[in-house]
Amino acid sequence: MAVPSIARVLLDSPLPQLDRLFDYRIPDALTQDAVVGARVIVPLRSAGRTARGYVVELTDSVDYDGAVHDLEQVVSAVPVLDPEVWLLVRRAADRAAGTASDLVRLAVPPRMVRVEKAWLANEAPHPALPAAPTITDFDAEQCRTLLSPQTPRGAGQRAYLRSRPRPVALNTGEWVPAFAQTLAELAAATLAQGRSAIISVPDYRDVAHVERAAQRLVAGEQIARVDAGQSNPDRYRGFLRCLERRPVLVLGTRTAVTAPAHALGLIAVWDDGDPLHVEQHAPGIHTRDLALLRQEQAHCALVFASHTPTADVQRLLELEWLRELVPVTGARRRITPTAHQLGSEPRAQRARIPSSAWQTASQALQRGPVLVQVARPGYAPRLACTECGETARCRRCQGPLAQRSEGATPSCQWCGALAVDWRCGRCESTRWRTVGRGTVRTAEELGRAFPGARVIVADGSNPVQSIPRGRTLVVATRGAEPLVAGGYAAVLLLDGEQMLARESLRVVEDCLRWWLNAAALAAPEAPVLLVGVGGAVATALALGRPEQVVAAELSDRRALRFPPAVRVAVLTGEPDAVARAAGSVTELAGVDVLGPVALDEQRVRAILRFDYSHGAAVAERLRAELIASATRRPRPLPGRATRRRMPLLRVRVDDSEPFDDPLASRARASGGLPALESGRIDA
DNA sequence: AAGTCCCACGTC
DNA sequence: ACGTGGGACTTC
Repeated sequence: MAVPSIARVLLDSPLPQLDRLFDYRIPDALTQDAVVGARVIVPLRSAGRTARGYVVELTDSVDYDGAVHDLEQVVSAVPVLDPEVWLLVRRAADRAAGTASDLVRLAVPPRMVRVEKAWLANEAPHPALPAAPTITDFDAEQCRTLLSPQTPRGAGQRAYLRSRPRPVALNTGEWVPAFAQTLAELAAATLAQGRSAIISVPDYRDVAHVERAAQRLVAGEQIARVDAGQSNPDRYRGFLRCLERRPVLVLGTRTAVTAPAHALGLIAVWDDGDPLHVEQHAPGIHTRDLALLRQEQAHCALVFASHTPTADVQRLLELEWLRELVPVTGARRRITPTAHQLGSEPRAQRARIPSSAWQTASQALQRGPVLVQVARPGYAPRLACTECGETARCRRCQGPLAQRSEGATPSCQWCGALAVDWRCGRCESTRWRTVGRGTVRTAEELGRAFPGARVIVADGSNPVQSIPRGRTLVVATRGAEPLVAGGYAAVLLLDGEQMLARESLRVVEDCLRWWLNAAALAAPEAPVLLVGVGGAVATALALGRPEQVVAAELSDRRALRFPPAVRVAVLTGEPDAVARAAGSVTELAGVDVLGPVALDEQRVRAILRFDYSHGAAVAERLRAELIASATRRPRPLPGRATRRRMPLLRVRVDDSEPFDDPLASRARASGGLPALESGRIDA
């Protein structure tokens, strides 16, 4: 094949029935530019209509009976859809019964013409590769095995890395969490071998930490940042930098794992339990799964790092798909469970902090700042009827009411309406009381209890970057705790009971993450107290062995056939379509169906559970059903006004939302939750 | 998605 | 016999 005459093109369309390759003849004028990966415009179906797409393959033979049309235009000869990335998105889409173009849209940023022209014109200097750094906290031999291209496929190439739970000082004098230093060192060691590294973290604060640590090891020009906070031109610039045929450190949030890094040597994912690692757009793929798929095809090193494994990682450890790497020293941090005060100490009662914790806090304040973690932001996060104890709800939308400040009129957390003449929905009483304390109220109380100490509130709506020296108490919601140089002198974890009471499949994992991530901000010998939590969880934390809890969780989920012991697919939509789709897979062994149950007047939901070994077969059948339901004309509704076209069938693979709090998921479905509740800070 | 084809049903 | 309006079907 001297000059390939046919381009096989992936169309940029979300329609499942168009999710395959289309053949187009390459006109002579376009042979130069029509390279694999190029953006193209092609005619589709009838004269004049065109679609955008990407050249995925060049060939000479046509695998199609009908008339083959010509490529209309090559938008740009820059090969933006890298073959390795194409393979990754194709496999990921197949696994999730999704459309490849949905994933391509996330992996390939929109074209910015000026940025692209500047990039094509610019001959960037090639800085020397970095020297291989020593990996500070881990065994040198294990790290060498992990990163060596000579390591036999699989063995020792994939690791779960337990991060040291403490902040560390860089030689620049800046402080970062230990994980940031470790991942930056592993990445620099990979670049030193002439290979690229990808580091994917949940949010921009983590990006900033890793970047700080990486900048002292790797030339800035060798770092490409990829995160949602970037402008489109910046994003495209970073993306084009990845396309260059020389090693790069890709650092970013979840999309980093699909970057077209040249000669990939390492993929590292920090804190895979953080919900921000789940893609918001269809088909809702988890960074962890993309990383696992990509590792398999690139045969590179793979690292999941956190303070304790998720159930998913625990499963991979038990399968010996991952090998555990533990820091040489200081791997464990003990968390001291502290019972609620039963006695009659009025101040402690009011502030829900036992006297031993008060003492710990006041002593620690002499040495440095103290961190107090609470469950909720604001003043009074929940109100209840004084008579019957029922949670106070909005008369309009049934959302929970909260009080913003002392003496304020309660307002709805969902729709924001002021509840001026509230009346209990159950007993008609008009008297309510506050339940629980948010950051603001906790801060007020602590300010009174520790005169002379400065009290700072850090939560989703009030992010805090740095805190002043001196006697400082930081009251923060989980995930919003600021890092402090040298670490906190003490950490108090409040509201643990309340956090554990949330009805969600992953409560225990989430709580461990919240507590351990906060504990990791403490100075090495500083006390960390967990108030009001007992039982096996508290015992394991006291021993510094949270992974025991995770192992128990996983074995429970095996017994119950819950994820990640099995995989799930959530089918929602029109009853016939859901029934048909469910029926198409139930004949497979090892597949069972929960439901369907009614969601509203028009839609039902069914949950399919299946073993990992049946994943491919289930996804294939579900995809066939999606195509069938998309091709079928939507039934004309008898009612007039409802002109809303909703898909007959929606499939979400590995989505555990239906196992979570029914109230929260109902609110999410109706778009009722305020913006405050999205994002990392679990408000 | 959005044309095109096709058949059913309506009218003269 | 001729028009037209809504489905079904297809996309290289």
